[in-house]
Amino acid sequence: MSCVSPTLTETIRLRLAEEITAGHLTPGSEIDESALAERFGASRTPVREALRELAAAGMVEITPRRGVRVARVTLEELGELFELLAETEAMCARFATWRMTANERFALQQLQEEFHPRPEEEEGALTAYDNYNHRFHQMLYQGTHNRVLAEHAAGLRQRLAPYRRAQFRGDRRIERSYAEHQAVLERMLRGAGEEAAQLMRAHMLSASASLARYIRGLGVTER
Amino acid sequence: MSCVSPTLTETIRLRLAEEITAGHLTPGSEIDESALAERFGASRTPVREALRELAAAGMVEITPRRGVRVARVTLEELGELFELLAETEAMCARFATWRMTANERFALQQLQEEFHPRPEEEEGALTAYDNYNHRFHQMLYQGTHNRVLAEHAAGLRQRLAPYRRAQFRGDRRIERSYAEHQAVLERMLRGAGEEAAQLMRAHMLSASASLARYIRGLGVTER
DNA sequence: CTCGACGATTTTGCATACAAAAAAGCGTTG
DNA sequence: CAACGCTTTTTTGTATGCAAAATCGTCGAG
Repeated sequence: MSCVSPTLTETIRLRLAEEITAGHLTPGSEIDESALAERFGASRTPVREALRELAAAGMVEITPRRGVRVARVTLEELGELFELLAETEAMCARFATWRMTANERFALQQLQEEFHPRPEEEEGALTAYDNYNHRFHQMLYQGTHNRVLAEHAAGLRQRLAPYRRAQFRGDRRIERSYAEHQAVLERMLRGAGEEAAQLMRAHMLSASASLARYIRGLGVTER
Repeated sequence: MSCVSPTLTETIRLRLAEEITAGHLTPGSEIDESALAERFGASRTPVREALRELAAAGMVEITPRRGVRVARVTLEELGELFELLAETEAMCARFATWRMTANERFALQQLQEEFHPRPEEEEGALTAYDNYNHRFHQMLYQGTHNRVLAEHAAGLRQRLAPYRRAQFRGDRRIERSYAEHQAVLERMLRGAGEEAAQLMRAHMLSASASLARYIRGLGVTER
């Protein structure tokens, strides 16, 4: 992957993706090519190329001759995305149950056991959970031994990244989420793929519900 | 969608995508930016942007400083893609069973009844089937009433497009495929979503198997 | 004859330049 | 004061130019 010289386009793309997923560039905000170019000390050309790629991944929206903005998913889309992600993750859980090697199984179990969720009030608890959560799902993706699937799942997950911190606000979601992971993992270790899938779907949908509650609480309008 | 002036980048992207899916640009063949630019009477800039977008969609592969080539999926990837597509289509069938409107149901049924598969030896039989097949699946995608899912499914399907003609070679695959559609449709009309999904998965996997046989028959090497 | 080094050529990556379309002012008019 | 038309400014889309990297070809050594 990382050859000797990563191209400028590539670095810019990664940086932008990072800033979007981290929430530094908020959904809906407009992006000025020249401003970005200046910020990166580059010309508009690589910036434009990077933006095109991000657009194809659904992270930004380009309307011809009118500019680029960070993708803002409507509430409807958000629900659809979650539905698809839930099904996809369930699929991953099912395949992973059947196909993970002993090593992979062990590593996943270890990750789960070594992590201890802290109460959300605590400083950095959310970031720590975010980290663990990411690794948990990523290991599942790897465990499917289907790279195309793994990439797709990761892509979907990334698309929801700007909203994920909101998924763990209130409701003791962190602890609950961890417990749900535990439940999925148990089924997987037991070889119960269908059950694991079912639980994973429920896990994602409960995250979705939590996010929905949070958004409604903010009084966000439909568009 | 089609504003007054489609940008050059957009037109080039569409043309290239078409040529790739139609098989005019064969997988693995190298693409020369300047040559393309000349062919389209444009400069390299829009060509490059179009290629970046196609790369993000998985239709071409870009290796930095080494050029662009039409994506060639390895046998392994092909299998993985089919597996993912099979699961995704099954998902679509399940959702569509629950969510299609009466109109959508009717239209799908009509499409199925009006089409009559012709023996593959006949001139144009394959193209005709291709057409019908595309519409059948597309209507299913719409029937899920989940645009994100529909787009994803269509994207996956398109990625396999360069290989699809081979899926219907020999074995009376056209007739069998039609019959499999019939079986799926029956379950859907009966409201049996799970069964429909199961049959759809089987349908996709039998297409995959057929393609695999065809490829092995050609003696294609692993890479 | 094979292999490797070195220069010539091609091709990509990026910067700059220019043209056309939107957007923003701005004065005029109803 | 709102609305319209015109000009000015900004911003995007495309073309061109240049430099670095990669590829190709040639030649010489082993």
